[in-house]
Amino acid sequence: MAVEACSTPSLLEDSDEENAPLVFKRTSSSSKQNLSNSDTKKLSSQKRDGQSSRNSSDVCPVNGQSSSAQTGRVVSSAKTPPAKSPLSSPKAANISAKTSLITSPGANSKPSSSTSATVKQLENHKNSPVVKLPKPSVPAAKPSSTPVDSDDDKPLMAKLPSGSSRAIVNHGNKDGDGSSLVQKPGVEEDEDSDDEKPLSSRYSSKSKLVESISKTRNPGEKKTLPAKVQQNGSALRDGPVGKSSSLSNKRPPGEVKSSDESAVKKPKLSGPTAAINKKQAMLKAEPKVEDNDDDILISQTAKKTFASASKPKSNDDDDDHVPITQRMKKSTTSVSQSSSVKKVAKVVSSSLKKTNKKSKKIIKKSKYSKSSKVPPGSGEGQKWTTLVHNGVIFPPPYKPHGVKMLYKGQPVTLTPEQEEVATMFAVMLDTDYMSKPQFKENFFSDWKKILGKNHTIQNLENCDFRPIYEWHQKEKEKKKQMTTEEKKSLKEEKLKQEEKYMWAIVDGVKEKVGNFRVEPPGLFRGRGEHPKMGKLKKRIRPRDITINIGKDAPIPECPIRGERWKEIRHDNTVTWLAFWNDPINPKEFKYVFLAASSTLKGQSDKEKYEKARLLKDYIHGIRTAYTKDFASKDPMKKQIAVATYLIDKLALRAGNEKDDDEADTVGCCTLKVENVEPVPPNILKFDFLGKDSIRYQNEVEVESGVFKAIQQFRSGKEGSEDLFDKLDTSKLNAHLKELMPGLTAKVFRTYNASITLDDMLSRKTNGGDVLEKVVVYQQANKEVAIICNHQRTVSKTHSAQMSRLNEKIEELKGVLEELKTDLSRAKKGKPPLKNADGKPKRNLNPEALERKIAQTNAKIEKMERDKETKEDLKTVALGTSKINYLDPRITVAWCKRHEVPIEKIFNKSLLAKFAWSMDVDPSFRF
DNA sequence: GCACCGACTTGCTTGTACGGGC
DNA sequence: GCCCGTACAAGCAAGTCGGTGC
Repeated sequence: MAVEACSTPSLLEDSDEENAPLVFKRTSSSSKQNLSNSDTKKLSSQKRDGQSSRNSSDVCPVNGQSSSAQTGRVVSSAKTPPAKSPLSSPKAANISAKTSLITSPGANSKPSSSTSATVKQLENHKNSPVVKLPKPSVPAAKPSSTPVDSDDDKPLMAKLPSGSSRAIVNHGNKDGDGSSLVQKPGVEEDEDSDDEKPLSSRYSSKSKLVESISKTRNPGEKKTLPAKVQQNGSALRDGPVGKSSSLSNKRPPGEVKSSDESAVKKPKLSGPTAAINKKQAMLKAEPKVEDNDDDILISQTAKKTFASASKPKSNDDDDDHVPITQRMKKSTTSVSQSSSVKKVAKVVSSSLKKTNKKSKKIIKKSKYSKSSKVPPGSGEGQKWTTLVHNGVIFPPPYKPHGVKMLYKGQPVTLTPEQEEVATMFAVMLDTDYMSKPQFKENFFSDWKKILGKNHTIQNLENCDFRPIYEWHQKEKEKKKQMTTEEKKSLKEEKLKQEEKYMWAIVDGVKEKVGNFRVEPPGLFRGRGEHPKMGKLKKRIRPRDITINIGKDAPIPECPIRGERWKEIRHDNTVTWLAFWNDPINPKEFKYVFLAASSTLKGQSDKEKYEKARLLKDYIHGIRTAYTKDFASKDPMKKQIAVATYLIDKLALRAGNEKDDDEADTVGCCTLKVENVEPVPPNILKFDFLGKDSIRYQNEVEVESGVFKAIQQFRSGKEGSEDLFDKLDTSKLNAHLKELMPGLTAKVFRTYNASITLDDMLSRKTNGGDVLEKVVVYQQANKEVAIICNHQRTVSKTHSAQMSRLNEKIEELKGVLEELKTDLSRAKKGKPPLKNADGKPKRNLNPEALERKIAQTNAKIEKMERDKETKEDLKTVALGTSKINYLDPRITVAWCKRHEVPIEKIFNKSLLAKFAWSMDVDPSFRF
């Protein structure tokens, strides 16, 4: 049923609900109501308008809700907990989704632009290069949930056989000393053979990390790990702040404006329709039928369009692409697997039941619940119908401490404003930024503006900030020394203050807000050699902030007396609740969004993974197409082909152009000649700074066509010139969209990460207890992290930890020697020698001593393994891929199949973020 | 076709809570 | 109870990419 009304303006008093964000999620049943992503796509064209008409009549009108609607009660829905029984739900979801579609009011009432655009897109699609591909990428109606390992379903990187050339030899090395070892190529393969190899094997054989991990079971082999390197020689520039935003021409603060009137946000004529067109196009181009919970109805048009371009591929064909051994394995395991699936689902669901129970309990208490309205974002670019929130919370005003810094050895009195900025600098005395001249220069330049022209302080060199630094250290220590009770009460107090800002009510559903705290003033900590590092991030005030809220929702009270918001908007085509201009780069914005666990974010996440999954059906054709174009006479085509190859194979980012006032980093399209060195016969050495100035260092054997092309792209150019001079991200993405609707460069990263996880989990999970299975998962996770070059800095205590481990191992080895001596004496009937203190030891019999020796040996082995793992992982960040690239349904389904409690893999935050994936069928494969 | 804007996702670092070992 | 290590969450910087206007 529809939500009768939206929540009260003074929302969110239920303190007992605060710590249980999960219960507010749209869960199994509501996600069914929301439709699985593919359902959503499938239904999009029919649904959208029907939904909007429903919105306008039955529920709260779009942008026109009555006040009563917003102040009324939120009706409980049949929302079920996230971790609902997995076996029954998916089908039910489809049924309910389809049913709701059928019953929802009708046909597209606004066909003209969107339909024609769709048709156009499909026509384009028809004419796209894919059509001409000799090889099909689209299996005829292959059920994706079937665990059949078609090779095209695997990441290209993983396709290289052990010892073949496609190795990632080395990743970023933060220490800069990572010696690159080239994996010796095996026999060079043609592109087809490449396509037909198990993808993940490429990495597993190459990745040192994975090698080393597997070595934990084969001690003795050597491995190293990638590390980050701090480098970069970008010009130090403090470029002019960008053009003032058009926002500067906005109406005065506090003025209320509807989205239509917004001066900044132009009426999004193209937005909504484009969104629909995109979805419709995707829908129509959907080349396959799936039989899992994410069933997709195939548009016959699209099938024809795409299939005509592709050689029909039967299921047998798929199997032909699978090594015989794997096929045999498949057939022998399928029976046991299917029987185990039921059992597993039961077990896992019981592990999930805990969460369910809790959720249900809270749901019962909650007055907020899921509505049965159409999902947000399913309207014409519309993301929500009603939105209520309390705005943002500001950091407390600065409290002067009065500690005097020294200038030329003399104490200096500063005004509170001057002192505040001095303190920002002083507290950073023990950071690496102090060794960066750019940081200090920028800081001083901004501080000087506050000090004034004629201030005593004229240069930074004569400043001594240590008194303030020491004061700060003492404050930190005091805080540390507080009793648990004191800490607890402070925390509670803070929570009390922040409580009302923590939640928003979106379409009647209580959702967590992500970053409701306004960023405090400070010094900009740009990464790498950022030209603006050290600049002052001024304090943000209400007059800087634009609030976005439902038309009939009460406008949040400005928390600072006497001030008012810059602007109030009612734009339901966006998801942000507030924004302000970035003080460092005023043409950019800082947004306040809902939390990752919110329905809106979850839905968008799901769409992302569905798009990546769709790529699986196109990847063969795309690879065939770009391989063909390595030799194209059209330079642009050739560059696109090579760039796509690198993005696909090395999971490189697209690489947008950057301004001079940003750190000098690159991605694929912005690679410079000096970043790629060809080493005959066909090795490419990559060395560049990528996102966040993380170094990407790698040596890869590439196909000869790529190698020759790169040589050609480099010829006659300086090191600092663009490798791909005919290319930028928009051209590349425009081309990719011709190959698959909605395809962009970043989809390859998601695809390759997820397919690698799926493939590795399926290949490497061979029984064992839960702990062993978790290790398999972590290995797969690590492999993906390496593919994506996710790094972290070595912890400050790493070497101390390693030394400690070494000491313990040595100690245990000493114990072992003693035990051996005792054993030998015991066997001769002699008593043990005295211990180190000269005291006599217990006289044990030989059997007991042998047991002790075995135990000690096991301890030593475990510590050695821990040591190796710690060393291996010191620069690898595992979290990023889990949060952003790995389709959670792979994980959830694997957990269900293998009786692994999901909590072993996902922490509380991830469980909340991925609530939408919890009812996936155990047979789900990416 | 390009520069710019706007909205979002991705990704590393940091601070802190928590739990185990001594 | 303290110390240490780990895991987690928060914070915010830095990407991607679609859209718009000229």
